[in-house]
Amino acid sequence: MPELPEVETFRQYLDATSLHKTITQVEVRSTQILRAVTEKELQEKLVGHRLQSTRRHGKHLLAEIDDQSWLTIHFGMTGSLYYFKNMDKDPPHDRFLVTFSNSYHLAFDCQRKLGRIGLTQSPLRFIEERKLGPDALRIDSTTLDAALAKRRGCIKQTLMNQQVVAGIGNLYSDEILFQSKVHPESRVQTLEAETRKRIREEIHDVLQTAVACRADFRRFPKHYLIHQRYVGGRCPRCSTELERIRISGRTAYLCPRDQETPFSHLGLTDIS
DNA sequence: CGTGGCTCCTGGCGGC
DNA sequence: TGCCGCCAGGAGCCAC
Repeated sequence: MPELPEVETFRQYLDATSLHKTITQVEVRSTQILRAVTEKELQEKLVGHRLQSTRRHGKHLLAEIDDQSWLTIHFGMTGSLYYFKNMDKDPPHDRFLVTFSNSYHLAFDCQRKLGRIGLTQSPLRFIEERKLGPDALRIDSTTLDAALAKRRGCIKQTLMNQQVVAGIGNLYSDEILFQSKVHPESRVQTLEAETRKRIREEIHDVLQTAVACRADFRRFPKHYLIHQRYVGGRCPRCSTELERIRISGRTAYLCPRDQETPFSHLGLTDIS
């Protein structure tokens, strides 16, 4: 699940619960979720120290440790954070558990173990090492245009490429393209300047709206695709039955009437 | 270098 | 009811 809005919500949650408290214990319950770090290294860095601030870049959450280094959290498809006092509230797939001096715990729950916990010296260094593009909420149209100019392939995949722009996954790419009225298989090279501008604006609007809703789909505007994103769902604008297609292994939902490709009337979807 | 396919994981669900 | 294959909102790696 976690794309930019979810991760931003986790960041705010971590801010509200876990800053400025001395860490007394660190437990790795599944070593598969460690990225280039050992349990011992995490314990040495964290125990006796405090988290003092947070940052987010794309789908990555970074927490500053009061010794000049940073804890990095990536949520994979099923990662989540829980702050609680009694261990009977420990979530079912707790992979990484931090205990504070007030005897509360912060758990990284991750059913599918695709999330990752690591350490880095600075956010900038982390972003450079991972070759992440600009954060999707902060990217400007000039930068996005320049990034798109270098790309071939279809727009949905490009928006989901974290090196082009960081933070957009499968769900929000569908929503952004639906709101932009652009077919997900549209070739990036064929998009006109005005269309690219519209996409840039929808990236910002959709993600900003989702953050404001704390990524709770039930609170999203009625005209959002998310509410109808299932087999048999209908377009919130024109009631046409939504189409479900696969784009390089990922499921995409779209309105075949609102999101036509420029050449779809000829039966062509690939003109590159 | 860019792109598409495979793979890592676990668990829920529909079909037989 | 039980079993099996498929699918899920991510992304690293590898072959072309």
